[in-house]
Amino acid sequence: MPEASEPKFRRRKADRPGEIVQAAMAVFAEKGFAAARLDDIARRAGVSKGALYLYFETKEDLFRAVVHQAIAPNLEGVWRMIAAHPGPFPALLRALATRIGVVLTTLPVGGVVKMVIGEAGNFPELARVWHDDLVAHALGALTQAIGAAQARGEVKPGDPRVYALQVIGPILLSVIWDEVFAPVGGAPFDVPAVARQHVETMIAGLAPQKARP
Amino acid sequence: MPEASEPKFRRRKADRPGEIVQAAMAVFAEKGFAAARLDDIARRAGVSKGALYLYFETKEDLFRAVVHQAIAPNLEGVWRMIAAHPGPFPALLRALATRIGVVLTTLPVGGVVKMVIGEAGNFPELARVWHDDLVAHALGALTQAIGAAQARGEVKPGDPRVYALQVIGPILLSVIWDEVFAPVGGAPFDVPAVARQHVETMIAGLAPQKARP
Amino acid sequence: MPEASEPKFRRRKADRPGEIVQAAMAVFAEKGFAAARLDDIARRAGVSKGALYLYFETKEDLFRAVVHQAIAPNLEGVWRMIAAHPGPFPALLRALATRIGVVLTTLPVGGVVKMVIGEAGNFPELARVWHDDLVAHALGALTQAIGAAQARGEVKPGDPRVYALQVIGPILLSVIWDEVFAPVGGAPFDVPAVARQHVETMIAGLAPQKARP
Amino acid sequence: MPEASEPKFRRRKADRPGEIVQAAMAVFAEKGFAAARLDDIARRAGVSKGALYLYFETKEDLFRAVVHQAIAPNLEGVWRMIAAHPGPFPALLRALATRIGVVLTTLPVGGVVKMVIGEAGNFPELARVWHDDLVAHALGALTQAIGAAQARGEVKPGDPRVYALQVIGPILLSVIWDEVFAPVGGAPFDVPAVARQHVETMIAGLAPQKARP
DNA sequence: AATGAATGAGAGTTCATTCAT
DNA sequence: GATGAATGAACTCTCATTCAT
Repeated sequence: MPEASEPKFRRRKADRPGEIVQAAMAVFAEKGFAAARLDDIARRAGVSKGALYLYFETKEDLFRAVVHQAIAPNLEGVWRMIAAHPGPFPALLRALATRIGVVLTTLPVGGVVKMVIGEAGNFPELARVWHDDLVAHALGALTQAIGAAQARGEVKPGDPRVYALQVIGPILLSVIWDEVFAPVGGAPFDVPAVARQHVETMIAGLAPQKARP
Repeated sequence: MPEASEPKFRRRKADRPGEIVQAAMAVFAEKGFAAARLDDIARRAGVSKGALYLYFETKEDLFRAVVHQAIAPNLEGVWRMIAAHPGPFPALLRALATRIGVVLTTLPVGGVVKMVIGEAGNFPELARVWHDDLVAHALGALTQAIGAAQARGEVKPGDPRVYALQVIGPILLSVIWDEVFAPVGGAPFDVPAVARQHVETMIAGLAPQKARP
Repeated sequence: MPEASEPKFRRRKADRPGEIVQAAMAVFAEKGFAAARLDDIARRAGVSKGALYLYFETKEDLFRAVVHQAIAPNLEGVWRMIAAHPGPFPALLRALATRIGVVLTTLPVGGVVKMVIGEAGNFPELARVWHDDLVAHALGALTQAIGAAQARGEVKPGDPRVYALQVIGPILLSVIWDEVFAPVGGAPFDVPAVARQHVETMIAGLAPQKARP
Repeated sequence: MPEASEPKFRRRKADRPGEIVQAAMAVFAEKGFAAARLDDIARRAGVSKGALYLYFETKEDLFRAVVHQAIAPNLEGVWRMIAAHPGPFPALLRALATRIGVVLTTLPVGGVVKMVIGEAGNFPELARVWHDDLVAHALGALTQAIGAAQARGEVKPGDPRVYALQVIGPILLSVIWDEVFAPVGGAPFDVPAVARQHVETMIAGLAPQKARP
């Protein structure tokens, strides 16, 4: 599409790599790494298969780019919020529940989780990226927040890292459930509702023991 | 194995199909369905590739056999225990935590979970088997137990199916974590410890509100 | 089945090889050489696959045996009849038409023809057997009979070998048609009726020209 | 082809699918459907095995293309000529004999016939294509022409469809003979000569009975 | 003599990657 | 830069043949 009237120094296509990464995320999320076909990604990005190799050396390289460019930024917001949250512990958890609802509309979280879990074994390199760049940070931030709340006496004793896992687990599981079983007839979960109910349960469960006369 | 000259054919009276299913479970758990190569399964089972087809029609058929013969029996025990448990709710949860520790030593649960999640989208047929034959039953049993406890006033109001998910989520997530991130340097979780702490948290969190003067 | 009471010097099974050859003919006729599976032949013969190798070295060897033992004897009768026929030419052709009807009930002629034609290119060795041992003889006998009839003034001039081919062609083609196209909805031919009509046509067509004033 | 260094990829502007179909026809004609290896077809077409799948979905699809693109057009001419022929019946048959001679130089008829006959049983789908798209038409056209000739009193009574078969049978058989037995030492037939002699025989044999005083 | 479980070479098919254009 | 036709290695599955029993 040679647009004659355009000045020469302007790019014809603003962000080819970015478009490819978006398309790739969608396909990886849907099929997983191994089953994703570069043909599909190229078609969805509106480029030729060969064009992919102008920007990415291999399929794995493209996958890495998806993780770094399309997923990481969206998730970083979450744990930065956690780290920055000033207020009392229950408020943090409730804010977290809300925030997660937002992320769910931005990202195909289910697909992403599926692809992380499903392909971790076959591509340890990728699992490392996930862990080091994203997940460890997120869990660490929440762990620290819980530790701080314990120090303030807002949360009862116990391993804070495990508590962090307890907070996240059911929400993540409901996302996975919807992704895996809803398409084959499983009754789906309303993820935000799960998040809300779970957060309240955790707030109650983590409250320090009242002195019981 | 003091044999003179490595016989080309070894015929063991032992349960060939069973051995193949075990080998297949291991490889599927490690690689996922798509990435698992029949060659690997055969080698691990100590037979030739062709021999697999004496017992299983296709790769998918073999996968089904793994689910039905190697996995289902181990899990059925869990939800049968749940359904049969007579006692008060906290005791049930604590028993569940214990039981799960047992299953974890019997089955490569992490790998199994990985393969369910990772391949569900590409093989809906298999996801259906998982849901209908195993997971729905387990979740249903726990949901019912929680509902009953609510009726007895032992558990506070709320969606019992979501509560069931909340009980399971963190435990499952810790298993997944160990599977996915431990091999690449992530600090592992002690799954039974997670189960114990989480169960206590849930017992506290689900307890009916005390009358507050 | 060790029949204890039988005298030792009697064979338990009278004619294993013969039974195998019969089964093989049926399967080869149905599927052709390449598509015929030894498994099917063994099953139909009521023996194990391994047993085939006690009597025949290879699949090709078994095929050869089918040609020699099951097919050749049945066809020899035909051309021996031709050679021996004393009477006038029309009577010979009419007798031939009748005889062919008999062979059709004895042998899966369609299947046999199919397998000769279909596999000749891939197994020249077998084509040679067919030609040398069977077909050349049959065509030769008919050619000679026609030549003799020409000498007696009963048949008009022309290449007698071609005349022989003309006699056989339509009958064979009707057999082939029924084999190939009847199963997929083609209107079948009544082979004996074809033979009768064709023989009459040939008798008329081969009659010497009447003196035309 | 004086090329410097054998380029790995050759891109010819020429009609790749057409070349592949031609190569496939040759190999199918020589080996039959089942025994034809895609490797051979690819090699003969000068492409890689994978390239076949750029144009044809499966081996069977490729076979269909051979029938429709390479064979059908050549044969359609024949029966269209039959249907269009205006003149008296003997002239039609003589024209037919001539036309067949032409087709024989265009198409590997023998190989084609071999592959139809040999594989019909195993691939009914293909037999159906043959029957519906080609053979039934041809036989039908000839049948109709003969029926019309009977109505005009040029051909004696009798089943016209069988007469049509009688016309074709020997010619086809001579082709088959040359294909099957000539390579192993059988004396070949001169197909056009067979056609000429047979046509004359049929003209005489089908002539209405003269009033015999 | 007879079995049938087991083998292993080779088939059709798929797809990440390459390269002439 | 961009294309997409072409490659070739790897996969699942088949089956004639073998051999411990």
